[in-house]
Amino acid sequence: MTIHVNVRGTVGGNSRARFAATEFKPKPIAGLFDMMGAALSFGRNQEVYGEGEPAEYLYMVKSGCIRTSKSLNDGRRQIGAFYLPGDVFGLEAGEEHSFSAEALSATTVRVVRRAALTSRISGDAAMASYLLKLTTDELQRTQDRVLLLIKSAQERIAGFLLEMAKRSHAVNEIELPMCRQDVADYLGLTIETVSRTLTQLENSCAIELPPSRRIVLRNRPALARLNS
Amino acid sequence: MTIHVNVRGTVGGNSRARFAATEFKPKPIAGLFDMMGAALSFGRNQEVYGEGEPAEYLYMVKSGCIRTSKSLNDGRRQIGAFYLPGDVFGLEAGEEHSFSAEALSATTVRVVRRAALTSRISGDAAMASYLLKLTTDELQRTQDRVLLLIKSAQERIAGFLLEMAKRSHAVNEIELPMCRQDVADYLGLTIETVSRTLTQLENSCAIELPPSRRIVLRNRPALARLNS
DNA sequence: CGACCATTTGATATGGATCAAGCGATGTGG
DNA sequence: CCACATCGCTTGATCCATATCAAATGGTCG
Repeated sequence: MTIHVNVRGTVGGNSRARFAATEFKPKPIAGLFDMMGAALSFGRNQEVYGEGEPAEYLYMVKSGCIRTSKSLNDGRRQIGAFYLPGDVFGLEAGEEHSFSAEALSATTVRVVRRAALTSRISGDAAMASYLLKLTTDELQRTQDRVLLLIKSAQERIAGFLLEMAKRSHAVNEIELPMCRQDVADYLGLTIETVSRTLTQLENSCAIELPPSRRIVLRNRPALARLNS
Repeated sequence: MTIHVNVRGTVGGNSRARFAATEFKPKPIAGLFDMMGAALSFGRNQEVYGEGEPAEYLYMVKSGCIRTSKSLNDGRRQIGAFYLPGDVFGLEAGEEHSFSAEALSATTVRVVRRAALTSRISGDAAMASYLLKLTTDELQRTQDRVLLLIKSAQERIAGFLLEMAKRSHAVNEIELPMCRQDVADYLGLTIETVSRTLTQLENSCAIELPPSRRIVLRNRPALARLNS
C-alpha cells in the first residue's frame, strides 16, 4: 500500500485512503473523514503543519487535542484555537496556512485533501453545505473570541471555562488538555495572571481546582455573570 | 410596485427585485447584488438590523459605511467590523444576527434574501463557491482582529491604520469614515487612548493628522514594524 | 531521592482606564 | 453678526489591572 501523504505524522489505522475517489457520495457526511481520509498520529508538541505551508489538507481530530498558533516577531505567541475530538481544522481563506498546528498530547487525526472536497462543490450540494457550515461555525467561534479579548482577565477566564465546559461532555467538570501557558496565549494574558485569576475564582467559590488541570465549576451562574 | 422587504431603510433605486427568481444564473457574480437585490438607504446612525433579529438578508455596501456592533450588559460596546463599499455583511452562523448593523453616515446598500442564495447551493456551483468565499474572507478578517486585540495600543492603532489604508484606494492618505469612539470600540480601547496614541504617532512622525478624520501615513515601515 | 517541569505566589512596575477639564469646529437663536 | 450651546477631539492628573521579575511549591518520572 502506498499513500502519498506528504504531511508530518505517523500513518496508521485502517486507512482506505482513496483521496481522488470522486464517485463516492457520503450519506452521513459526518463520517466523511473516516471514510475517505488517512489516519495520522502525532506526539506531544509535534507539528501537524507550519505557518505559511500550503493548505492542502483538512483535518478532523479523532482523539487528543490540537492547537493552532502563530508566533509574533517579538516572541509572543497567539493561539488561534483548540480543537477537540470531532472538530475540523485546517480551513483557510488563502492557499496557505496562516497559523501552525501542533498536538497538545498524543493525538490522532484524519486527513482529507482539501481539493477532494472543494472539487465536489459543484455536483454535491451536501458537500457544499458542509464546507459552508464548517466555515461559518469557525467564524462564529472566532467572533466569540473577539468578544472575550476585550474583557477583563476574570471575564476571559470565566468565558474560557464555560466554553470548554460546553465542549466537553461532563457537565460541571473539565479536564483541560492544555497547560497554563497555552491558556494564557489563547486569552492574551500572562501565565501568572491566568494562575492568579483561577485561584481568585476558587477563593470566591466559583470553581474548584483539585489537581490543576481538572476544574470543577461550582457556581455556573456566577461565571455566566462574569461572561456578561 | 410592491416590494415586500420588511427591513428598515428607504427603498430606492432601479430595484428589479425578484428575490425568488431561481432561473437566474449570475455570470459576473460580483454584480449579483445589483441584479437581484433591492436598494436601500440609511441615514447616519440608522439601524440596518438589530442584534437577535432573524438573519434573513445579505447586504452589500454601495456607498457610505456600515458598522456592526454589540452592546455588553455593562454598557461597553464592541464593534464587529466596518464595511466599506463593495463589502458584504449580514453573514451569520445561526439563524439570527449576533451583532446589530448601523450606518456611519448616509449609506446605500443592496439587499438580497439569504434563502435566495443558499437555495442555489445545490445546482449553482458558482453560488456555492461565492458564499464560501464570502465566509472565508470574513473569517480571515476576524482572525486578523484577534491578532490585533492581543497587542499594545500603539500596535492596534498601527494595524488599524494599515488595514484601513489597504482598503481605501488612496495609498498614503486615509479619510476615516468613523469617529474616535468607533475606533476605540473596534480596538477594545478607550477614546482617550486612541487620541493619545494618534498624537504619539504624529510626534514620532509616523503619521500626520491635518484635520482629525484625515490621516496621512508618513512612515509606513515604522507602522508595519509596530504591526509585527 | 533528585532533576525537571508546571504551577502558584509575592513584590514591583507600567500601560491604559478613569475622571476631569480644555479646545476647536459647527450650528442655532437672539 | 455675535453669544452660546453642542459635539468631537485632545490633553492632563491619577488610579488600577495586568505585566514583569523573582522565588517558592508541587507533581512526575527516571
